[in-house]
Amino acid sequence: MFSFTEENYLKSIVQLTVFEEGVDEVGVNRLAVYLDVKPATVTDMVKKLKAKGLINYQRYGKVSLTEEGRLIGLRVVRKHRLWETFLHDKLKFNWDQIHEIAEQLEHVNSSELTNRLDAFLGFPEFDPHGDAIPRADGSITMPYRKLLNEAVPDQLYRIIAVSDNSNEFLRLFDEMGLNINDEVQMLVRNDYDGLLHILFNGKERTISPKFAENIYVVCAKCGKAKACNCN
Amino acid sequence: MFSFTEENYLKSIVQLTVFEEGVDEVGVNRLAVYLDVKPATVTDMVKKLKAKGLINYQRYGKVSLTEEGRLIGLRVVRKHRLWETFLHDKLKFNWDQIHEIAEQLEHVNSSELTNRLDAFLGFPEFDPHGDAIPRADGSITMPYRKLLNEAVPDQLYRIIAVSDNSNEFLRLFDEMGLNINDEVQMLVRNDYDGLLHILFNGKERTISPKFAENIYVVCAKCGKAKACNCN
DNA sequence: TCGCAGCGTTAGATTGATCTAACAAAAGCC
DNA sequence: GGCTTTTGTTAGATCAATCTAACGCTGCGA
Repeated sequence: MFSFTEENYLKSIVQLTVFEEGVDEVGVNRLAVYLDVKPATVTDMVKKLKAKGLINYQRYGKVSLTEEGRLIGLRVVRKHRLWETFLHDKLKFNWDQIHEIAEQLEHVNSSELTNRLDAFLGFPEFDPHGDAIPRADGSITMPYRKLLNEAVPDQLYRIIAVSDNSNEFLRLFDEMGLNINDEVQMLVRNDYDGLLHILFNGKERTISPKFAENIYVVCAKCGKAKACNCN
Repeated sequence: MFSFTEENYLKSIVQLTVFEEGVDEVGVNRLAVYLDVKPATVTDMVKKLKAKGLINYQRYGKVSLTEEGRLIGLRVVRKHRLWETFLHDKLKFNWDQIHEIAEQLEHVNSSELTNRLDAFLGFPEFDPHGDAIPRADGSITMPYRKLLNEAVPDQLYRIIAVSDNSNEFLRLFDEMGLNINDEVQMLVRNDYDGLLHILFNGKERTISPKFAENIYVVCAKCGKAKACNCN
């Protein structure tokens, strides 16, 4: 149906719009960096995808998904996250090993397979990194969340996801003793260098803003990310 | 490491030598038919694989595997058969649906994944079609077997494998009520057109030689394929 | 033993995905 | 508003895998 490469472009656009940035269009350079290819390559590919009716685009403009492109991209993300869940839950891989393998598995083409895998895993809603798994019809439950970096002092949060899937980040996360669903409290933010002092599992730790901005949290009491009236 | 395509060539050579024909070399045309490409394409690829030290070959000669090529090809077959087992045993696919999906899964590159999958499945020795699954070190248990087509009258056989993975064959096999491990007896072979009359599960059926030559059997009593002294 | 059918090769073209280098447009800044 | 930086495009090349068409070997059978 669609090539390995085309699928990767659509998946990346989904990731950069629907998921990461909360906007609905993305520039050619941003895409090139994300896909680790040169901008010239993206320009070519983007013309091809437009010709196929999968994206909206015009010379020197930004790229956004058409309805069809969005569905295909979401389907790849769905497969990726289901396979990650399989690798983690069934094959007992550490969560810092699963991303690269899922990059390959996500391109296996068989909706029957995807749906049976989904059932085999018990229709999970979130993958091991806490990210929402799109459903077969392309719908997603986007949890209302904020970055730990944006936490306000004294409020109690619950970690629900991480946004960096690199081995380095995930290993550091593990080594600190953190886990998805842990409760964490931000004590003080250092205005000079942005370091955060946090409290979790009775331990007090100092973390960098770079680390904190890859951790998603919700209010531990009401589950909402917005400043709430819980405390 | 090796491209999708290179892996497919090596896998096919393994299949046509180690498994199907019991010889150790294969011609360019035979390979071209098997891979569904033109002979000219095979000639090119074969030069490339020779340059990489994966096969033995010279102009106008036949192709055979080097030790390294054999290992890589067997690794692909191993992955294919493990995935088929997964699809059948865990995801409950019918055995006529699994081949095409496994064709895609077999190219996922991660020995860690392959070995964990192997363990998850309980280290199976045979896939759902009854074919031996090569082990991680490249060793294989080749069962001593013969084709149902070559069965002698009155002896009792046990079906251990099939050699045609096409949907048409497998569906017919199912519809007749046959199963791997069923016991079957050849009653009469019609000398004129080769039709076979067989008996299994108390049913008597007439089958074509084309059908019978895709079914592997062993002696039901001693497990050996050779004419034995059991009866 | 010789000719021809079948097997295998070569040359040249195509397609998809990528690159580099040079250029063009848009955005940002004073 | 004009200069500079950032962003994006174009042209032309490369590489892998494939094709077609034409040609070169080889071995079997008469």
